[in-house]
Amino acid sequence: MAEARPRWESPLTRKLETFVTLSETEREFLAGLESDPRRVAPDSDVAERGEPYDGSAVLLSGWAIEHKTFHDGRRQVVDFLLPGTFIGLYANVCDVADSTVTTLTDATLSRFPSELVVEAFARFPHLASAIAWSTAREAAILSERIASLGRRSAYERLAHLLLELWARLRVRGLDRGDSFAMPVTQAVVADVLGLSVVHLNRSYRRLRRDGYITYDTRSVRILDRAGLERAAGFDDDYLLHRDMSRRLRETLARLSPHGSSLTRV
Amino acid sequence: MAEARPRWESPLTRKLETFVTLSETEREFLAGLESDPRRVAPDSDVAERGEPYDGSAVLLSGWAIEHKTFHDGRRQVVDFLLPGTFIGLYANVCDVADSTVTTLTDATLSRFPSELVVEAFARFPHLASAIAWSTAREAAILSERIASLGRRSAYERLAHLLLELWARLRVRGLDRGDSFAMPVTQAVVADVLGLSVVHLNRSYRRLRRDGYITYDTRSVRILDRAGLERAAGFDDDYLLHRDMSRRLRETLARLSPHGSSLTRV
DNA sequence: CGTTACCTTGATATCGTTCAAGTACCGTGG
DNA sequence: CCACGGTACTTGAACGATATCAAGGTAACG
Repeated sequence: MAEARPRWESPLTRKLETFVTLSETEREFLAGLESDPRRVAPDSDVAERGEPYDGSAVLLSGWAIEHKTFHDGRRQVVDFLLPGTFIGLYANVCDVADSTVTTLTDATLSRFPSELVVEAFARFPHLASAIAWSTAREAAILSERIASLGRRSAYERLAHLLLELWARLRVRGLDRGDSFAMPVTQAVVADVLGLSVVHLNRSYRRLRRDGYITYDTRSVRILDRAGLERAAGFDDDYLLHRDMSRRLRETLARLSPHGSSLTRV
Repeated sequence: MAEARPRWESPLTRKLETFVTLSETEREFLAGLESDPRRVAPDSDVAERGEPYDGSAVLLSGWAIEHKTFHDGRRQVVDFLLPGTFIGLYANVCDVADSTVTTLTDATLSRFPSELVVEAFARFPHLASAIAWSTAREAAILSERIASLGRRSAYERLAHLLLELWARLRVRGLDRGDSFAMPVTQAVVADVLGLSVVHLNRSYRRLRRDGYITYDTRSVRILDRAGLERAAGFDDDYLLHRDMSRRLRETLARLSPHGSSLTRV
C-alpha cells in the first residue's frame, strides 16, 4: 500500500499536514474517515440546531455554512465550512447541535461514527495534535470574526473576510494563485458579515473601485494584497499566515521519540 | 486523603462535575493543576496577543477578559473569563496567543505546564470528556455571541449577555440566586457587545425601565427572567440550560465499564 | 477637598438599513 | 428561437439605529 506519495490528496489531509507530518498509519486512518463519500444536494441541512448530530462527518468537497436563524427571519452565518472540515467533531460530547449546517453547493460528505474521534485521540498523538491545532485555528478565526462584527466597518469586514477565505483555501490547496472560487450568494456573505445585502454590495463596489479586487461570476481575484490588508486593518494578522508548529514538534518528539514520522518533515 | 466531600469545591471542579462525575484520582489531578495559586493585580496581562503562552493556567478567582485592541484604539472583547476557566489550554499547539488576556479584578491564577493537558487526555477519559464538553460549550457561547454581534440590536444583545453570564456563573456556583456580581466597567461591557458606552448605558436604562433588571454597584438582579428572555430574543436558548451529558455517559460507560465513578451520579 | 474614574444625559452626525425599482442572467416551455 | 419567470445583482432615496461630541453629576480616594 505504500505507494508513491503524490496521489490525490484530500483537502483534510493536506490541511492537517501543513501542521504535522502524519505517519502512514495515521494517513490511512484519516482515509478511513473519508471512505464513505456521499453526494449531497445544494441547500440541504446536514445538521440542525437543537437536534442531535447524526454522527460525525468530513466535508470532502463543496461549501457549506454553519448558521442560526431567528424566528423573525434574521439569520447569522457563524462560519463557512470549506472542503476538509470536520462536522460534528464534538458530537460525542454534545447532545444537540448549536447551529444548523447547510450546504451551499453540490457537496460530498463522508460520515463516520463519532467514537472514532475518541479513538484517534487515544491512538494517534500526531493526528490528535493536528486535529487540536486545526480546532484551535478555527477558534482563532471565530474570535477574529467577533472582532470584525463588533468593531470593524462594513468595508473592513469584507476585506478581512476575503483575505481570510483566501488563506483558508490556500491551506487546502483550493486557491488559484491570486484568485479563488467563491460559490456563494451575496445574501450569504451579508449574513456572515452581519450586513444587509444592499450595503454589502456597495462595499464590494468600493473594494473594486479602489483597485484591490475584481469580482466576477463568483470568483474573486486579489489585485493588491497589501492594499486589501490595509483596508481590512490587518494590524497583526500574522496569525493567518503563521506556521504554528515549532513548539508542538518539540512536545511530540518528547512524547514519542520513536515517532519517525516527524523526521520526514 | 479521602476526606468527606463537602469541602471547598473549586469553580472548575464544580463546572466539570455538572457534566460528568469524576473519580477521586481525577479530582486529585485537577486539584494538582490548581495547587499553585498566585495573586494577580487587576489590569495585568496574563497572555499577550502574538506572544507565546507562558504555559497553561486555571483562573481560580476573579474576572478577566480575552480581547483584541487595534492600532487606532478600537477594542473588542472576545469573551469574559470567569473563575474556573482554563487559559491557554491549547498552548501545546499554538505558538502564540491570538488574543490578549487581561485581569479586570484582583485574581488568583494557578499555572501548570501545558503538557499536563496532554497527559490528562491520555490518562483520564472522563476528565478528558469533561474538558472537551466545556470547550465545546464555550465555543457554543462564542458562536451565540457572533449571532448577537451580527444580528441583534443593542437592547437584545445586552439582555442576552446578562442571561448568559447568569447561567455561566450558576454553573460555577458563583451566583446569588436571582442576582450576581458583575465587577466590570460599562466600557468593558460595551467592548464585549460592540457598542459605544453611551449607547450601552441607554440600553441598560431601558432594561431597568422595562422592569427586567436592577443594576447597582456592579451587581445585577434579574427581576423578570421570562421578560428578559423575550427581550433577548431567546428563541431557543435551551442550549444554555441544557444538561448535555446523556449521550456521552453511554459512550464513556462503553469505553471504561469499570469506571465506577459514573455510578456515583 | 481636589482629582480621577465612572456613570448619565442631551444634541448632532454617520453608517448601515429598508424600501423601491431596474437590470442582467439564466433555465424552461411554447 | 423567443417569451417568460425566477434569482441574483445593482443603484437611488429616505429613514433609523447607533456613534460621536460635549457636558454635568457622583462617588471613591489620596
